[in-house]
Amino acid sequence: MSDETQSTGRTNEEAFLAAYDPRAYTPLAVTVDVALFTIRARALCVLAVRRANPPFAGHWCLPGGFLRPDDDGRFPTLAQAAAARLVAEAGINADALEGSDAPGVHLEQLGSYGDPGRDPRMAVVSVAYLAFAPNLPDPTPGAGATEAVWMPVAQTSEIHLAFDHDQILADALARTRGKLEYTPLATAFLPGSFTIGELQAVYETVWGEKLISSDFRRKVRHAKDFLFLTGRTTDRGGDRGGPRAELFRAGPARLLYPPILAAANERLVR
Amino acid sequence: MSDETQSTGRTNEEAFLAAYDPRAYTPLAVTVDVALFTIRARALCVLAVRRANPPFAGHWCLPGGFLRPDDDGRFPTLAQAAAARLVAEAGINADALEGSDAPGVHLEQLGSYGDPGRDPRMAVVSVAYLAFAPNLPDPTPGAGATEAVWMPVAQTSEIHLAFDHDQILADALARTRGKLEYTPLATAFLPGSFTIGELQAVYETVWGEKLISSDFRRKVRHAKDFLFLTGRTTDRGGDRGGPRAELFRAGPARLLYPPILAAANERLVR
DNA sequence: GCAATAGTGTCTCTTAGACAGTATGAG
DNA sequence: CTCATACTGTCTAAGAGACACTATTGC
Repeated sequence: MSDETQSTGRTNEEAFLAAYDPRAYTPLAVTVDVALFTIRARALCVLAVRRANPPFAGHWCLPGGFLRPDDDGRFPTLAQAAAARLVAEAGINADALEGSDAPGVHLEQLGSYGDPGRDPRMAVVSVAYLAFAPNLPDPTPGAGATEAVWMPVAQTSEIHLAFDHDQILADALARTRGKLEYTPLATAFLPGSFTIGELQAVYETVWGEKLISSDFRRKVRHAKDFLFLTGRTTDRGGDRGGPRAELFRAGPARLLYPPILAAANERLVR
Repeated sequence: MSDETQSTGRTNEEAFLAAYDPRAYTPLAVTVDVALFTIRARALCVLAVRRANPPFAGHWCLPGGFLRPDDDGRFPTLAQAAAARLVAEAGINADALEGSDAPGVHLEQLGSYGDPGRDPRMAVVSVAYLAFAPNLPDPTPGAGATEAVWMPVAQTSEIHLAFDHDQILADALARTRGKLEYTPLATAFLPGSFTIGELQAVYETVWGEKLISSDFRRKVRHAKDFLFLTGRTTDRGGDRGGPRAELFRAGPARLLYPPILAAANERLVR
């Protein structure tokens, strides 16, 4: 910000700010888009909405919207703008977003996309967020959307998303797959308490790879502060029998050590 | 982008775009800031510039500038805007930025910062980049800056940078420390060929931690596609004697396996 | 009873950490 | 000659992959 300062050169800060006219420069917009993943019927799904309006009317894209001030003229933070998309379209109650430790929704910034021409209207920089949530109800389209669905990611390769949202989705997927290795974020796909079998299903679904259950069990139980025993078990065995499984909850770890590595031959590129 | 579409509701895309007026909305600016690290005199340094103009005139900050169109009205990509800062203020020639494999400069996006009030002029979203370069000449202040220096990061804790650049710098440092573990980016701090001792010095400088040289050597040599032997050695031993060291160059690996882990008791939080 | 799931144990191979030891060569 | 540095080797403990085995329970 040293160079290119849009400055009149005055030395008095207050006088400078009073005289500053932001409208003198070429307009540029910022949007916030969200790739929200959940697991439904053992398939990794992403929240997709169908656009009601041009550009790309009728096309699918990730939920998002322009960053702009509320009625009082105040802008939200980027994370608040992303969270607002989740509340509006995924039926997530705002409470779950607050306590980052609660078994609610995980939300993190993915990156920004600003290639010229990515939006036909004008120069638009999009700040993309990545979110994980436990199984959620059917989504409701917000304003500007005609439809909202949980779209299996296996299916997204056949559908071209509007803008550069294919790229954002690909980056979000790569980040998600990588983060399961060395962070406890897999638990963000599960409710507050869960079994090791359910946790394994998350890893298998996201990685698209079968894991050996005894080894998986040993790894997650050895990872420091990853899983805490609740002392309770499930009420009944699985659909086709089996013992009742112990219930765990996520521990305070923010980084897994040792990590839960995917098979070396499919090493994930981040 | 489904919701909040700044749309007139027309169904014809061309008519919509022709009628679209971007100036009808509250102005918002985007800046691109860069945290460029290098190693000088065995100290990790970051490029800092002193602001010539308000706001924060006279304060240190990271190099950066507004994202805006060139004379032809075309916006650069975000990465191009970041690269332009490096060319202008760090004396990096543009060639080194092109070939990402060349022993030039590493440039990656760090994240975006958009808290309201972070810039007193108006709403500003900053897209921050992280860059590493081998030892560089003394920097030259670009337009809008009165001074440009390589500032040892140990010293930055005493200096408050303008805007929220303290936060950006802290995030950049954390990312850098973490990435040395599982990517070959340490080589970006070194010229095209280097010794294992020099590579170890990079790790020790960035992590602020002494490493056992025999173990370090084994780890980096076992990491697949990390280091290739050039077949040459240094011209002479160290300042105080010793054999001539083998020279290596960076291999094609983009992810290190196995990773070069820092001591477990200082496990790095990403 | 069958079959699927939960959970334990064990064997082998590889790697990490710690550090001893040898060779080189600038001052 | 001295001593920091380059490089090799060795010992031990721990973890990973593979898989055998027991226990539980819904249908």
